[in-house]
Amino acid sequence: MNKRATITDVAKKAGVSVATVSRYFSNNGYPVSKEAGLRIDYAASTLEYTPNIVGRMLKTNTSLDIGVIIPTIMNPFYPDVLLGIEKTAARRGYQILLCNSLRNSETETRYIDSLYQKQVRGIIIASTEGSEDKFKKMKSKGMVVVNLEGGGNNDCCSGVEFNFKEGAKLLADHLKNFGHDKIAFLTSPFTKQSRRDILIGINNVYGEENILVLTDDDETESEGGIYEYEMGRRLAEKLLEYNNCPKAVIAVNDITAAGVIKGLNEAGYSVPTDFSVAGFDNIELSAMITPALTTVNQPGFATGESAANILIDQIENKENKYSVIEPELIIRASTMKKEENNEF
Amino acid sequence: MNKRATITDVAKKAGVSVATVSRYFSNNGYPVSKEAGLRIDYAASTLEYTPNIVGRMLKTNTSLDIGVIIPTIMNPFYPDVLLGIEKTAARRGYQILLCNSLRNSETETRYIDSLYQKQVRGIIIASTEGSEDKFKKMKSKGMVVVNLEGGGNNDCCSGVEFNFKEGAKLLADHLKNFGHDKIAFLTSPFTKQSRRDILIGINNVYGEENILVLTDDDETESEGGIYEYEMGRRLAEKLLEYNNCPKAVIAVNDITAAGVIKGLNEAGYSVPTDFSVAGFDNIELSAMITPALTTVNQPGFATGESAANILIDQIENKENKYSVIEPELIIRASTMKKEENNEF
DNA sequence: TTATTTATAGTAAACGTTTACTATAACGGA
DNA sequence: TCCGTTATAGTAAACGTTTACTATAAATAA
Repeated sequence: MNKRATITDVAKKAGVSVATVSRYFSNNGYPVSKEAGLRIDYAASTLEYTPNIVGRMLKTNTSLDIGVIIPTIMNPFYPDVLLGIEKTAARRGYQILLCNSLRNSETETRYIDSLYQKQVRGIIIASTEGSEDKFKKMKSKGMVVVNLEGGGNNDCCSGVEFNFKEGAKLLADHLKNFGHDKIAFLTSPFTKQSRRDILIGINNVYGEENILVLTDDDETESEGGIYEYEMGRRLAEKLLEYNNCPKAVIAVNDITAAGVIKGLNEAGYSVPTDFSVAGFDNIELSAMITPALTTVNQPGFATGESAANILIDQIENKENKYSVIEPELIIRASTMKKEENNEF
Repeated sequence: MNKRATITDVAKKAGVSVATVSRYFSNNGYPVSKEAGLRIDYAASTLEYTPNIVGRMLKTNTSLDIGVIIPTIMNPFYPDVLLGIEKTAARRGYQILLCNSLRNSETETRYIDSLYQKQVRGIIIASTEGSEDKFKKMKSKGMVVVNLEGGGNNDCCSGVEFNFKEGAKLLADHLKNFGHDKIAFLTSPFTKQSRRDILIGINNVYGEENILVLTDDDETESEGGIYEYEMGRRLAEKLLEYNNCPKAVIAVNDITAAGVIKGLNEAGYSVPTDFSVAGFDNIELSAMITPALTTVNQPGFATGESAANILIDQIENKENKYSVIEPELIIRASTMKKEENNEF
């Protein structure tokens, strides 16, 4: 393993100056003669030369990496987002540095600092709540930040936001049209705006008096995975403790909904015959369980694309933008018309 | 947003030389007096100085990034792996550049080249088959590569490999002990060593004459997600076309197994009463479907940890290693003793 | 014709670090 | 006492690029 060839080596071999070689490879419009180009090409390929991006970065004060900070890639919503980000980043010449904050504020800060030191120009972040100060600080240091969980309401950064209220409204309307006059909302605690928004959306259709809200007590909030599934089971048990409980339930997300169905089944009830249950997110799981889940599609890929485009636009010419992603109702098999004779 | 402070600014403000500041921040053992340290600290914090990693990289020819190339993060096995990699990378001071190759060889090559230009010292890769040449080339250029899909059998790189044969054997033994004397293996085409290994493992227990192997014709091989689920459904239909078909089935992975169960259900059969079906991987989904899947645990997180440690060890002192991850049988509800009276 | 632009190329100074040298003072051991 | 060590610090030359200048010839415009 011999040393890498540098621009100087190529210049020597091709019999031109380093400036010419540099111009040739960073095709920035400065003209290089056909003749010189050929010689450089030949020299470069025999030397296996390829530009050292670090040298370029130092000189030009640019970076082709963008940071992506998410709570955890285990949350099945994020792989989609990440793929969306990566696809558009790649198209525009960027690559992503992935950071899982695990919703731990210190970890998040450590990652932000590290990215800053690495001269990253922009970050896409799905942050813990109340990080506006951090965002402001980053901005004051010249970084551009795109907030994956909104940001339109504060002036600290651009963002892409999913319209949870409208999504919840779609679901609520659907259930109401099916004859369900009361509804239950089963959720983890209201520590995130998205959850509050879903409740608002349901409220808009049902009115507070017709909603039974059940939250999980377990304070160890853990994101994604089996935890939320178990929470769904627990919440289903809780629901059944109410006599004459609502026969329609909206769960805060698909995994929780899967748990709810499981809990209901275990208690001897069947979905959708006895209970209609709907989820939120439309992760792949939702089509794989029985019955397949009625849910709201939250398009992760599009979210990622949008975020990456906003970010890179700003890195490249400082135009600010904000985008909101609209929901779509996905009707599958877990919801059905309320039959009076199914009352128990 | 004013310009970032550099080491020179700090040196001036603290009244010391840049060398001293450099020594202070890259605590490499070179002594700096208490007195100077204090002055530097003060200067640095008022100037909000933080070392520019790019400058350091250029001078020291190091990188604190490692590349991770996987087929797609949508495959639910990889989030685990990624988290394992990231955790140990972070602990050892590294960060990861994520690349989804989508099992496209050109994309893969493009990513490798890009990482090389960014002076990344090592790559963890779950590659398309037959990339040994690529690996060798990378190695000859001084990169270290850890193959997530083995690599012990070829001399091109270190790797971490999952013991698929043993996993399949565990599953086969389990089913055999339950009285199933014939078995079906439902899989995507044998284009990956892991699939061939699973078959070998089953063979070791059942012998070829007692195995019915069904592969999917659909040539559009797509990884993870709903595709494999649908494949499972198709394969279940196919299985039912055989009269007196095996009542025990091993699917190539959990998602496929979920599809198989669905297909069987749709045809009016029940799992595990009529058919025992087992999966492979132990992704979270496997505990969330009904019946919960009997499967083989393939510990993604540990795989990631191991890969990252091997990689960084090699980056830092060139010691070569190879590690194999052992399977564990997870018995849940989708398999049961074969009851003769359940014959149909 | 002359003046102006365009195409092309080289020189050398950055960009923000690290580190090999060199230097000095203080200290400990003989 | 002298000498070898150790602690501490500064100077300046890299690391691999890009680019502002400067320069020249050729092409075009007037």
